[in-house]
Amino acid sequence: MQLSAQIDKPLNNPDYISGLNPEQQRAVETTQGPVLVLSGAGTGKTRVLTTRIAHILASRLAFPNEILAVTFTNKAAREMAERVSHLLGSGPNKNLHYMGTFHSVSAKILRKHAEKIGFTPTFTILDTDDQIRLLKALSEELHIDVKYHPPKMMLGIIQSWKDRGLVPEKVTGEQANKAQGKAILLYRAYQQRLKSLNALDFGDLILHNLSLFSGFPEALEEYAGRFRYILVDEYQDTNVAQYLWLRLLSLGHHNLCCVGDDDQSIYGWRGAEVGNILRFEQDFPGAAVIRLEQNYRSTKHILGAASGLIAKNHERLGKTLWTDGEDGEKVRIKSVWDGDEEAIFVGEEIEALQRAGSRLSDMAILVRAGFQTRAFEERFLKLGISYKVIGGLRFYERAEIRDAIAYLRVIHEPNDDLAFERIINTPKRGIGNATLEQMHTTARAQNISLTRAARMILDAGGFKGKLATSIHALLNQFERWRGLLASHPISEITDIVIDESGYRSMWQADKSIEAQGRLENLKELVRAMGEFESLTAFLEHVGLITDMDEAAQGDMVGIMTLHAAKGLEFHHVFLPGLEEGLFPHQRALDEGGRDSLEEERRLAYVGITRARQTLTISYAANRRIYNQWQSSIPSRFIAELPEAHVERMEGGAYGMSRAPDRTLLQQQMKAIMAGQNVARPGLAWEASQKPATSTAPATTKNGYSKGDRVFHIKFGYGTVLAAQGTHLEIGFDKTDVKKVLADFVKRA
DNA sequence: GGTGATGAATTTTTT
DNA sequence: ATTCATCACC
Repeated sequence: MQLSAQIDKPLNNPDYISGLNPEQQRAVETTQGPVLVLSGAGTGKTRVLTTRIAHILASRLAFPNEILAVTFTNKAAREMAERVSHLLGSGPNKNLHYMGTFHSVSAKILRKHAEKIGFTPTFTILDTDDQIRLLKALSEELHIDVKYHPPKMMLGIIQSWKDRGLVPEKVTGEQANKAQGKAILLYRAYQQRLKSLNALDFGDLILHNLSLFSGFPEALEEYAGRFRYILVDEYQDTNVAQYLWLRLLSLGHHNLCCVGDDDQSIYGWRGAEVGNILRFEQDFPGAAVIRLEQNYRSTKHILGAASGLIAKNHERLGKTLWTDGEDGEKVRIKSVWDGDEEAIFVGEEIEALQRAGSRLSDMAILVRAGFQTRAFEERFLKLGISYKVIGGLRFYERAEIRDAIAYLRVIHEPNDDLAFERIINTPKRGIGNATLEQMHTTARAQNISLTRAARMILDAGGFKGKLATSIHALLNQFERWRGLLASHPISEITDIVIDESGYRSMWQADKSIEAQGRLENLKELVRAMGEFESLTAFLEHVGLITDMDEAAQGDMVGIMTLHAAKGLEFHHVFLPGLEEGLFPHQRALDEGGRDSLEEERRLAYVGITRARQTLTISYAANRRIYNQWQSSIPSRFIAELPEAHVERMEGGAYGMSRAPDRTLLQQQMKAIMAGQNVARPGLAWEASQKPATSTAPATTKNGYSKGDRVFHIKFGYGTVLAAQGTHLEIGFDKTDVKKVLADFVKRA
């Protein structure tokens, strides 16, 4: 077949293998049996995976379509495909049919066998929004009070079951009592409804694969027999269902190679099971375990800081990263007054780096939570620094795009009630709740879709006057559009639909500021659809796309969450917001106990190890949350960084030591004004803080003692009541007793 | 059935 | 602060 055409390299010691270090070579050449590659940050994990695939192909151990290679993001899958092709010196290999994300590969398998599990191959994949709306509707039907049991929370419970491979029948015991037994009721109804909608959610993709394999052994045999080699990226992020799936598929040839790093497991909240990687040797007897510990990315100081931090975690497989590289600069730590000043500081640093010859695309700002990006965006707009927020609001999540897609979904799958309901009265057609309810009643009674119910009522004369005309027109339009599918490209059809449905005019008539942008987005959608051959292909793409995939184009600073940054690297990394309550996040502190604190620490580790040359950490004394000022103390993670690898920057909380007096004055005024608005100066974070310990970071000047009079920008004048290292307890004249850092007060 | 006003909740991370 | 949902009234 195509195999021979791909081999243009000598088989003995091909040059793509000789460039690897000994461990990497072993990971590539140990092709038979289970293999776990523990691959620390920056140790060439992707290189190993791609070379291994190339090696398998070049050695004629398997045909491309006999290799299953799964990742978590489309981007990782794409990169893998590109690098394999490059290694083999061939063009894009179209025969690696089973290289993709867990979701896309399992969707592909399900499309082929949909009928076996009660679906048709045109099934739609729901997004979170659809799921919530569906659960809300079901809650009402089942008389479950959404005030007590918010659909969002119920979805969380259901998803956690799916992540563990539990179909409704398997939810028993304690689990079945979750949310007073309401969750399991809802789960059953939800799965049933999904089937009648011919729809699946994310979790179902794997879950139904499991049902398929257990109910139809011949289906399992087909794939387990086909996949001679299975490769898994980011194994530490797999959940139980995915683990079971891999286990089944590897039954045939037992050649399962998982690459991962327990220290980078940051998706526990999504059902990822670190246990999968910790237990690999027991799960797959005779497994070879290979450690990749030579780091090719970061300087010694950065690596030292990262290693020191992660060493505080328990339950690790344990790796010792090392590098031949330069010492580099120490990790810099800066304290600032508030989020705005942090943005000013980072902006200046970026401009300085730029002057020194660095490109913006070599820099990144990694934040813990999405809201932190705003301050940077505002500042960068002012300074004219081009930036790109990665993974922010996604294109396909915008209302106008979802509406347009809903039209397409109804055309594609008339049973898609969720899509139908979304657009039946958008634009306004005079079809309100009462009419919709009427359709629902009929649909439920006859066990048919809303579209068919609407047609049925219409034919029976159940709608009157204007209402009848408008429903009749809409249903006929759908028929017409459906008829165009065979003859017209989908981008053209979309254009027609947006036009004829009146959806475009709706926004044209809207004179609000964002309407123009929405029209632009619709145009963009039509343009983007040009790339897809069929509506099915496009809808599948939309269902499984993630915008992590779009990398920054051109010379821009990337601003992104730490989760979005995994797998990336930058010369210069900024890690702002290292404060207790934000990072580690309060929720993790409150809810998850030690495990989730350790996950936060791993997240910090991921952040630090993204940096190649410089890393700059900052923390603010005050931050505005829900429009309320909260004072905060530095993250415990800062104290956990080995002193030998860090350097504290000049100018503490008052910062801007170079700034003219006027600026300082303005800052103080701004802060005081803000302080006046504080109704109940927030203690939410402070209340949960542990008393200061000896691990408190060193600071520039302290040496305050009891009885000293001090001035604090926000809280005004006060008296020191107690001093523990750098942490002061101050009785403020205007408010009450607070704990603050010595950095943040001046002698009065 | 549509519209505007009032009140509540929101911000951790995403395939 | 902003967005979302619900409710009363047109």
